[in-house]
Amino acid sequence: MVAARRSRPAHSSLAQRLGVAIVTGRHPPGGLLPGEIEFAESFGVSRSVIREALRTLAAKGLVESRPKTGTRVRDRRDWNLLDPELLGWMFEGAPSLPFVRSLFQLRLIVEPAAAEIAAARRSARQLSAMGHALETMAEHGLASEIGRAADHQFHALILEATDNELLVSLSASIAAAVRWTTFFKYRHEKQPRNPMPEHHALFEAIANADTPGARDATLKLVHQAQLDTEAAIKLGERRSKE
Amino acid sequence: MVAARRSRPAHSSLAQRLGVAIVTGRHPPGGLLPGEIEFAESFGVSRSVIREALRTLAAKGLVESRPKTGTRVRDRRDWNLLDPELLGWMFEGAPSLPFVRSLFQLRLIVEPAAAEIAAARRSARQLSAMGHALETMAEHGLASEIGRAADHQFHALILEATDNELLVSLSASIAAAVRWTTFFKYRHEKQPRNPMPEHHALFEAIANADTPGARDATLKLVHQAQLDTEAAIKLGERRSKE
DNA sequence: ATCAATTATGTTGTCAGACTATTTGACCTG
DNA sequence: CAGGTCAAATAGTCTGACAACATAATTGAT
Repeated sequence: MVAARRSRPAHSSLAQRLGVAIVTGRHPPGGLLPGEIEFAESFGVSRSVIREALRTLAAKGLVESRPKTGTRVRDRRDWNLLDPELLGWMFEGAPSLPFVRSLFQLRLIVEPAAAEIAAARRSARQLSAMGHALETMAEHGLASEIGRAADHQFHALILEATDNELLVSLSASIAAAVRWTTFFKYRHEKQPRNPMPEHHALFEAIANADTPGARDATLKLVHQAQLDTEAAIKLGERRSKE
Repeated sequence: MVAARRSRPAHSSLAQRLGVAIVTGRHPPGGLLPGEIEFAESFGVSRSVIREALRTLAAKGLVESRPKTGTRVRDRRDWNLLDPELLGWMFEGAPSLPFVRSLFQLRLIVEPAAAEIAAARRSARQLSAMGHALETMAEHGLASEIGRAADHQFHALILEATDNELLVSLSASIAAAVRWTTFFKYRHEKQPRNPMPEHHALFEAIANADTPGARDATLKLVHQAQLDTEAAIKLGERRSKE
């Protein structure tokens, strides 16, 4: 028996397995999945479980089912790439460098603009919460779970201060991916650069309602994260070739 | 009567009904949904149908099911607002002005930046396709279905030219909402301003690889769309009060 | 009396099998 | 050759039962 995951419903873990299998390239787009009965038997589950898993995938744009035809993997451009779960599945495999570049390009577009808005609109309470998160982050460092949580908290607070729920939602999607890149960075490389100076600069700019400063600080911050992450990825690829 | 779609599966239309009911505020966040058996009977369907519909909603972050507790509507910040279907459901009701503002703020952040990238990277083939779409758009106008399709095509081509699949996915999500705002504009107002001059300016900038020009043209274009849309919304609200 | 362990209880989760509806493709028929 | 008809395959739906789980109530020990 395979160490039974901490009691996640079968349809949920199956959805994840199938989702990962699809985004990593097995079951290529346009391809047909096995029929439900056969598929269910191959996983040792009932048809209902398979069907509910497929509903989950269909909701994310990964597959499409029709009578007589079967269930087909949809074209990649129909996928809901900004779905947090889906984004997480992408990083279960080894994400391609182009994809990581796309991700950071999006961050470089969205986050500086968001910081600019946040600098103009943040409330006093939000500001103090940011300060607190920053202290926690400085104290524990990004190598610890607590430090990373504080980092996310800090960035989440900035997005929240924009008072734009679509920006918040977008950031939540990206956060899942960023979490992975951070983990990846610290896994393949000894201590990277200290990120605190940039964070403090960003915080200062937001505190002073300095919108160009906030944009600039975020730009630098994300750009540095990109450099570190890409270096780590290339290092990882080189190692895995041996 | 809206000409009953050609027999969508019951679980699919139910998911839409429930999704709309949730995003429009019935079934408030934190609230508990009826039990599956009771719920199924109230809709005259079997439990499997309800369950599959709920899996669809759960995949979009709208609800969360646990044994004994029941199925609960998740907090609004957990919703996957960038999901195209979900965005469509938001516009089934009357979207609030703040939400529309959030949408345009996001557009004002993403689309100018995307146009800038597209101006630098577009291929000759993509450029000619844009030109063709623009001609079709000019010929038919935004009041016709063909014209609107050409408009979307034009903007989709720009996003595609960025060669960033996350940007493309984001645009696909936004497009559903934009489609509604366009429809709304032309429903409540006689012919608004002619949007072609801005479109041509944008096209010219992309053709000349003029990145600042492309950014600027897009900025103006989206901004004008925002003004027109908000005017139409306010007009609609005033009318509905009578 | 307080807290921990234990036992109820209600809800989602899973299973099995049968039947229906829809779509596609082949096969007739004109 | 065109058109309609028929057959087959698959997802879609239904039913009813039982299992697993999380919460609440209850009991027991200290």
